[in-house]
Amino acid sequence: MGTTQLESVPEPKYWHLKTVLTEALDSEFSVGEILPNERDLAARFGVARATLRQALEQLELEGRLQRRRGVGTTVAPPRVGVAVGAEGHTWPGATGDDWQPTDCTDVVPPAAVADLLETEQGEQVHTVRRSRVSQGRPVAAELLYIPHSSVPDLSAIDAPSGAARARAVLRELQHLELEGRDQAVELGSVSAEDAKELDRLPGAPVLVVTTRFHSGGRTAAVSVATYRADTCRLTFGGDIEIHHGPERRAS
Amino acid sequence: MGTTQLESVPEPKYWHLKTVLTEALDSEFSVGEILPNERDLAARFGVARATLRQALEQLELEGRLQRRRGVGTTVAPPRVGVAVGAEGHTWPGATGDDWQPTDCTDVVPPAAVADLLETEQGEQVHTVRRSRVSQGRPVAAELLYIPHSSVPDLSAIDAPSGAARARAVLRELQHLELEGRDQAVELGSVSAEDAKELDRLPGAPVLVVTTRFHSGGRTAAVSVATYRADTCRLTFGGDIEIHHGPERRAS
DNA sequence: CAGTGGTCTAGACCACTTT
DNA sequence: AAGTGGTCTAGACCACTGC
Repeated sequence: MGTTQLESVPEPKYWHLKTVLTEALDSEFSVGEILPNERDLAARFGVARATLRQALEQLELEGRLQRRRGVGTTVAPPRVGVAVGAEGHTWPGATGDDWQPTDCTDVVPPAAVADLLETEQGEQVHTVRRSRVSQGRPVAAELLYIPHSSVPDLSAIDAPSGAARARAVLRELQHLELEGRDQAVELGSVSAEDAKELDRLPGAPVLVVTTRFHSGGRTAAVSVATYRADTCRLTFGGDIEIHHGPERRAS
Repeated sequence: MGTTQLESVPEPKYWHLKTVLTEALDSEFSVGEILPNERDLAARFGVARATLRQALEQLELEGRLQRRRGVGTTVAPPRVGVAVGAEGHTWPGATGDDWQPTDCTDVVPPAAVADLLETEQGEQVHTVRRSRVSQGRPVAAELLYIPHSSVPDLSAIDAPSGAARARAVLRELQHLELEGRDQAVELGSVSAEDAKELDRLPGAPVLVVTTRFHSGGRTAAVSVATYRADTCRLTFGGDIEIHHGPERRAS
């Protein structure tokens, strides 16, 4: 029994590394600054590169770092607050929202969406693609599902697809009376498609916001919006300003 | 130019693996079923274990798998919807919420929280720890910050700490008039403390919900709640039921 | 072209749960 | 004790960005 148990539960190296790096970021680095490359950092801390990367990955997940292939690792700015639940009760495409429609096609929705829309299996619906830009950066990509029955007066002379048709569909939507809205937020990983639009590699973590729009006692539209989890903080019902890091507090 | 460019952008092995596994989960496995162990799976797909793990990690992130050390990898049930913004305008601790207070102490809050509370630097506030259980599983851990000025009539005869004092502080809170609430959601990784409570390893992804409670023109309390990102879908303003996987749709 | 982060390998050992 | 997932290593090559 002579042995002294200094650490009954030794913490993993990458966890300790993360702590050290966090403190260094708080005290010795400023936003936008470039860190030493991974091979140098690993050597400096005496660990394998894979171990260092495990720590960097977590810090990127927490929005503290930004890594870009071929460029390097930089200190990320504080997350942007993005209003998600506070725009009042308006349809997507109402004047003043900061979404930009890019395309419109007809597809058979995935089963999960068809359930929400209560459409028949195999029934086609309109899909409108939109992208959202905040402070000059792309923050979200959205896919809107709108049953044909929600926009019955869509003019035949409108373009069959593309941004022009997207605007036409959204314009028709405004004629309905919006009765309410449900929202849900969950974690996901970005699809190959959305990855390009969001300037991230496929698989990067995103916050998926599913919104159901109610009108006339049924679901008139469903929106699936994916927000960059590294750079965004979703705000509901107001604007909360949060900073992390002790140095940022006004004296 | 006789060469045929079949794949100008070859997709990573782990990404392809993830696709294959997703399809297998949808068609050949049912909830709770145990997958073969990682070494066997890696051998079966002809990849290194680390590569297989990269695919499993993503699937766990998306809530499709659950991995437990010493046990194995199982197919996860669909995420549970957890109401976050729909309980109406009530204080934490109001009768009927499914949070359970566990402890109460006085601390100097972190700078980010002190900013929200508009307390002086170094000023102590009450902290109430609570945990939330949904369908028999721990889903969230919360730390409530309540300035002394928000509960001025806290009786001196109440316990100085512990669950009893937590209940006393929350009871006093109900006397204030709640004027509004702000919320924000962002991605984080679970602290060592919360990890135990949520039955996850430190660093696991969580959804951090920061709520600010307004009363008398100021911020009367701040809640920082961390929800398990793998098992939770946060709902705002209603109940959306979402399923993934084609086989789950009712015929 | 050099330098960066991203992917992948084949091993080793550790912490944990179950038998 | 056996079997699982978690951590770690030392190396290799690839994809991308800039000069």
